Amino acid sequence: MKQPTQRDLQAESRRTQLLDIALALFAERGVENVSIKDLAAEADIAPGLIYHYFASKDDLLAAVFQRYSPLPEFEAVIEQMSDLPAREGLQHFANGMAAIMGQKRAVIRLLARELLSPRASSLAVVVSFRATVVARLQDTFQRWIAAGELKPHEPLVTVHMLVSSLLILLLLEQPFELLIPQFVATIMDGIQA
Amino acid sequence: MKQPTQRDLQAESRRTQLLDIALALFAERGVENVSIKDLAAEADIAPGLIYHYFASKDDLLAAVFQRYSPLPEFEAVIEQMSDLPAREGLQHFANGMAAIMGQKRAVIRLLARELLSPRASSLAVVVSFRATVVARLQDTFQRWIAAGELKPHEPLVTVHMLVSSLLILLLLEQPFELLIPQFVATIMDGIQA
Amino acid sequence: MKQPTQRDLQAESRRTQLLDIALALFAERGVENVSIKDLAAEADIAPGLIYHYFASKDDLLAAVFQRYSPLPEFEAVIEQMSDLPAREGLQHFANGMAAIMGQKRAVIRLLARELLSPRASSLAVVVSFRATVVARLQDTFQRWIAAGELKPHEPLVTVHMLVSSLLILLLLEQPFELLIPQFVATIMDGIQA
Amino acid sequence: MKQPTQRDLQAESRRTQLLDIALALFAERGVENVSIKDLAAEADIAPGLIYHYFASKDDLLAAVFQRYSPLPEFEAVIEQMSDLPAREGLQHFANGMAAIMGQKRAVIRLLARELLSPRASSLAVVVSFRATVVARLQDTFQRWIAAGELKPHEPLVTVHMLVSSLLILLLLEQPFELLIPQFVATIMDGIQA
DNA sequence: GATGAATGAGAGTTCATTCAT
DNA sequence: GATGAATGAACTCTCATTCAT
Repeated sequence: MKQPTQRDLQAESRRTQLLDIALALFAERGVENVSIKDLAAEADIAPGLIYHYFASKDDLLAAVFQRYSPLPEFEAVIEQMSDLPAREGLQHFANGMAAIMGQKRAVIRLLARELLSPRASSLAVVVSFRATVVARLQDTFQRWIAAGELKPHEPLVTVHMLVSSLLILLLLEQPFELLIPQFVATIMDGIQA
Repeated sequence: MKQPTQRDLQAESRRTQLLDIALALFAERGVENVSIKDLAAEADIAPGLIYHYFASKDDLLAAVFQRYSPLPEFEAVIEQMSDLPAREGLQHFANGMAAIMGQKRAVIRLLARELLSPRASSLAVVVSFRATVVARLQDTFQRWIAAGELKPHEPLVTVHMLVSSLLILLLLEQPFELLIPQFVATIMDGIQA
Repeated sequence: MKQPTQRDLQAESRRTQLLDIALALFAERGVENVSIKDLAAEADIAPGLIYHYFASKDDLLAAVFQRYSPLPEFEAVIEQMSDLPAREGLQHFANGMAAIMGQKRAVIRLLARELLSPRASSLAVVVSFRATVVARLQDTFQRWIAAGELKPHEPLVTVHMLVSSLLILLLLEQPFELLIPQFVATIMDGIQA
Repeated sequence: MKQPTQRDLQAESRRTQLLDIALALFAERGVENVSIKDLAAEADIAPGLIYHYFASKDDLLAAVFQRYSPLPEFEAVIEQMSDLPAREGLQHFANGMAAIMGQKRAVIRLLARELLSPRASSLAVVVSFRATVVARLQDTFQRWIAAGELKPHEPLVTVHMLVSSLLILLLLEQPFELLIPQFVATIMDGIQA
């Protein structure tokens, strides 16, 4: 186990810089509208150097996802919500989502765009992300149903509604903070008079 | 007022053929992953001919939307739902959506993808589509609320939840028929025990 | 020798229309910036019809030159000038040029442009035009020199200076009427104090 | 202040090579008859590489003008002529022109062709070139007139005659050395007996 | 005489990627 | 680690020309 040399440190910082830039540009303009040259120009390096750090553009994208994945945050929120009563838990979840989306707007937009793009499944990271989040949420709902706090129902439905609603707002670049409590209220109580 | 000649018919059928092919390929692979040459090859014609019928690739895309727009169907469904009581109306709407999405899966996917893409608003058709549908739905909800059938609430919330949920399912190429009644039930009654 | 039928007349008028349009557009934008489609659109006919009247775009250009050639006018002016004393003759020539250039601005610009273009000699009309004009002018000058009205000199020099000056003005779309007397005065008297 | 490396030298030489080839082909065949592929083939490189050195074909053309501009030579000649008496000055100018045109035949043809083309003023270099030369020459003539060496007259006339005559000869690919003294003699003394 | 659908080569340009230096 | 010269295929789009109708 050797010490990181000066070079290692520089390399690491360059890698990070590239990931940052890639995240920003990809999210803003869409992956296919950002060329390797654009990235290099933004980083003030030669285009070729990018291939020293990443095997390909796709690989760079995957690395962006890996590095900035909002998964840990999501998992934390889900963890916390599962100890609360249903309504509060749901509220907590929605608030947590809002907070995460606020901080990690760029990756999430990127992730969502990739998730919906036709070539989707090519990126393993993207796919596994979705699977993980959905699974964890379903668990929690199941527990609430078992505890009699919620009607017996397919939790996938609720989860899907909530997440879809937020996702679309995010993609359309519209503010979601204000709507979140209303989403939660609707899901809990319905709209029937 | 002259009869369409043989030539006119042939031209019309070629135009239609191109629109069909464009719709199919664009929806399947995404607009930017389909080249003019791909389209020409699929239609078994010379690439240049496409420009005889359409001024540009964007123009072709716009023509696809215009020809296959699901807007009339959506408007019809919304029209019908507004005469029903809330729950049935919502059910009708959801079923109508399911039916339309079943028949017009390809355009809708295409439309949705364009709607969410970073260059979005470049295509007027796409933008006006969203605006129209949302406006019509809001009207109907307002009426239900005024009639005391629904709680006073912001109908945009409900509309957004419902439409987003269906849209995401469509984009992920997942079956939505089964989930629709559950979406409706949740929205009407909530999930609280 | 048969009478021209209705059809012959129509054909002739169409041919003339096409030549007119070609002249106007070619002169204004340059031959290579005018497509067959542009011409057809301007004439309100189908592109293919042009090939019924002319074998190719080059052939059309040649026909334009033939039909609108300013050669007869130039020859007339040269004819007239040769009967006058030198100074008056030159003045007459210059004025004649000005007049012709005023009326036939478009063909002359076109002719000049072709004359100077790299593919020049491909068009026989263009080349023979220049040769003819120069030959006729030289003759006249020779006569004046022989008559002792002008110094012995190479008339090609004077002719070239005069014609080049006018030509360049024409090509640069600048007014030449005002300068013509000064060209003549300079050529006759020089500028030495 | 660093040394040019091997790579820098190679790049510079490639740039030069491309400019040379562009100059030669453009002058010979005309800009619009030379494709990027032609240039690449002549240089024995991939077409894309040209865009590594120049942003566009127009940019390449502009760079050709900048690199090979005969403006410094013209300015030098004009500078020198302005210190001489009129006749000698004019002679010097004409000889200088002949010399420059001999050495820089290709650029000048190119420049002249662009100057006369319908799209002309698109290239700033071209326009400013003409303006500069004309202005400098007018100055000099004004001084000669003021000094009583030349008749009072509009120097633009003389300048235009002289330059047009040479330009047309150049464009027609005809030898001009022999005619130059005669141009000068005519302009100074006229041709009247 | 007239149409316009169809061709197919070729235009300028972009871009992910490689590799000698 | 870093450079940027070099590649070559692919892109959208234009155009003179042909020919069945």
